[in-house]
Amino acid sequence: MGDVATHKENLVRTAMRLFRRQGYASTGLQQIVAESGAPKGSLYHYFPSGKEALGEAAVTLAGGLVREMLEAHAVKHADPSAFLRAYARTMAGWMADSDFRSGCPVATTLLETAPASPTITAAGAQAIDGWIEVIGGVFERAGVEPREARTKAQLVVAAMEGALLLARVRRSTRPILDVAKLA
Amino acid sequence: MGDVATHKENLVRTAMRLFRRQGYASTGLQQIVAESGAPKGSLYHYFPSGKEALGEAAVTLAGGLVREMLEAHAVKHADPSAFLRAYARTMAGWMADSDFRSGCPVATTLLETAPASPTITAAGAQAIDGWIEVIGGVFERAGVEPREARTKAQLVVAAMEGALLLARVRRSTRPILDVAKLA
DNA sequence: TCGATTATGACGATCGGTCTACATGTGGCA
DNA sequence: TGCCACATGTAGACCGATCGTCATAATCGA
Repeated sequence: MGDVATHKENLVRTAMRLFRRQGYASTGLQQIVAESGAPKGSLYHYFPSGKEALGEAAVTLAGGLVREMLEAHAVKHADPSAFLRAYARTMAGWMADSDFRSGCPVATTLLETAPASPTITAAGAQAIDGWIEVIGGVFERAGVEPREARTKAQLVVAAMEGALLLARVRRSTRPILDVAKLA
Repeated sequence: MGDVATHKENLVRTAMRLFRRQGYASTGLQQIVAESGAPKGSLYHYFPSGKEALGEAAVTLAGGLVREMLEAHAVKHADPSAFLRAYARTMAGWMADSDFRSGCPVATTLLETAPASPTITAAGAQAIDGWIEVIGGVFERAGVEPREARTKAQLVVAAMEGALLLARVRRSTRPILDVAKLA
């Protein structure tokens, strides 16, 4: 038998990477299986509901990675302005590293599946809520009222998602870095 | 012979509508042809380069429609804050009318094709630049310095695009309406 | 050793975008 | 006017890829 954890994990990681670059619908299961190195037939063993389950897992994984990044910046920067700058710099770095070809894996997949796929939509909503929670926490600790902190955090997330699109189209990190001016 | 203008136009309008709801890759040419009422074989007559040309035309059409809407609001509202509220209300109305299933047709298509398809990417960049020009103009006429006006306008566009995604996931117009707070 | 569970490669029905071969209508020439 | 060459418009068939299922093989527990 193959190594379950490795095969399953490779499948999800590869799916996340490809969805991010090519989109959800444009990425074939065949390509995911091939690039992950997992055996072809095993995909439906680990993910009985097929592509949708894979998409859900990829969104959840990506959401967690972004959240961890946000939390790391949050403990380092108490000042919202400094926090946003660090956040923006990180995202800009990811974008430049991919040569402006890979956006946010959560947004890319969600735009294509929400609300048609309830499970992916739910996974995406949970991921985004997590980000808003972390960002809102930074604002709150800086003295912003809880309700307004949450609204501002939501605005930051929206602006960042949009900025990632603009950055890809323009091949420039400028839109991403400008999000930091929201503080 | 069929009515060229009508068939070609119907093709593009239908493509725009379907790309917006289902995404670019998920929408088949067959469905576009069927729902547009145009004859099946005529698609490659009007669009020799196939789906990509159709996507480019759809993006350009959608970009123009949004720009017209923005210009209509711009002549009515000199105050940036009032302008943004009107803009946000219109977008929120579109989103609610579609039962939270259709986002921005430009963003949806662009996220899936940029920068893989140069022609669609270019069409999208031009559309977005047009919006920024109009929004920036409102800020400028309110006394904001040209450079900063453009940056702010870009931020508004990014925030709106992101808000459209959040609205779909949450089934709520709140994220869209909150964009007006950027003034 | 044997049964049960896990894992897998091959297969098939369907649909994808694209192209080629054929109607249809139009204008020039005798 | 009668006929033909041409551009325009159209339908169907093409090949490849799609996702999902199946019968079979490998491994584990008793």
